[in-house]
Amino acid sequence: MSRIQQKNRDLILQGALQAFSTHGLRGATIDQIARAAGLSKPNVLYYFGSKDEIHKALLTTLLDMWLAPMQQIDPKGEPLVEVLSYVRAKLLMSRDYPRESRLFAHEILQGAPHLTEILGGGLREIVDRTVVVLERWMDEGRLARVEPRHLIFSIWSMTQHYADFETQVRAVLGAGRDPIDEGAVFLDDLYRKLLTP
Amino acid sequence: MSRIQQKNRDLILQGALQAFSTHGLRGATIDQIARAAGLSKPNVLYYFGSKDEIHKALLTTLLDMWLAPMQQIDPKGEPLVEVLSYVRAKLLMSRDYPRESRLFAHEILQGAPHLTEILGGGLREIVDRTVVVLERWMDEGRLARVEPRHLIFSIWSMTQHYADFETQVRAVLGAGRDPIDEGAVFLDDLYRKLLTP
DNA sequence: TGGAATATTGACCAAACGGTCAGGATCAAG
DNA sequence: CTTGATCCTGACCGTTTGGTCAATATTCCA
Repeated sequence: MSRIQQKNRDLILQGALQAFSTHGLRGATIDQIARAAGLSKPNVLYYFGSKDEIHKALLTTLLDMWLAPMQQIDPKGEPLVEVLSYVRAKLLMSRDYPRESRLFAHEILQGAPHLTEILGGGLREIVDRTVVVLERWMDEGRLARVEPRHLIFSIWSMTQHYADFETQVRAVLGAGRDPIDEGAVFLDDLYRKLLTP
Repeated sequence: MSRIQQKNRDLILQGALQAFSTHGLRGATIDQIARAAGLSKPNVLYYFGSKDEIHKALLTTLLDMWLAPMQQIDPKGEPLVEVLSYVRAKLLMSRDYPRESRLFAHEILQGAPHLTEILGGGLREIVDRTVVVLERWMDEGRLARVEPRHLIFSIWSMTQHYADFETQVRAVLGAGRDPIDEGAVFLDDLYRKLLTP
């Protein structure tokens, strides 16, 4: 792939992230993507054949990065530390990559038409592996016993909430407060109390 | 308002709920709404002047019902029972009204363009009133001290997660399990541990 | 029952949208 | 510098969409 290709594909994906994360797949237009990327509409379609193709490429590109924190849970580590680190990592992703969070939120809200194979396949395996680790820790009495998959849901929902529902969070908290800083303290406390044996 | 008006406005709002909750404001079409309502497109526009008007009417109609559970927290009740009842009520709304949940999720994801006045106004007041009650309970030592607004966020995010991300939840849990039944147990445990003084 | 008010629709319009294409501009290698 | 490959664009096309309107059907009530 040439230098120009590299650069423009990247610009397009950046623009698409901006557009799709705020308006969703159907709501975003190729024109918006092109404008956000600083390219003309036909030029965007020169690199990606269709809007769906852009969307698919974007999801595929970002999925690994999105699931990475969970795979960094160390089965040999101290259970509480590992879980709290994971929570912290997910929370920081809501701060640093809120658009990515909203992109996936849109997709799943609509029934994940472009992610079904991943949701039923890779994601479930990754979760299953983590569940095994969590259950072992619980068996060993090093972590309080809770339903592990719902524990994971709780982490996902609460951390991503700060990105996906940012508008609401800011409206409720008012100006001058840092939602994620406060959230980090709250979540640390919450999971300590929930998971300390 | 005549009987026919009553019936058709209701049919339209029902159809709109179906369409908007799955595709969002821009993604849903008046045709979809009309089809879901069993009416013709011009007839839909006879009752509501535009797609935006339908959307606005729908949000306005549903907002009170959506916020009702929080206002039923009894300041004179037993703190832990009141909070756990609220959690349970919100969770049951995810089971009984998942489309309403997704409708609001779509709206807030896009920055709540049609809800800004409500988010900054009424919602904040309702939350503030609840926060006062929660803080009093904490001052009295009847509830463990946590940041009350983030406590509310956690309830919202975890309960609504079962509706908004249902596809993902089902993909991870697999068939034959009742996500919300299990979630009820998990959340009861979680908030007991978090809030017991 | 007659006629005014209300309800409904097919046909239509303009704008927005996804996508195509022929041809011109630019670049990289010999 | 030449030339072929890559890159880019204005103009265009068919479809979808939000919305209008004149004409028709239905309802309601004096």
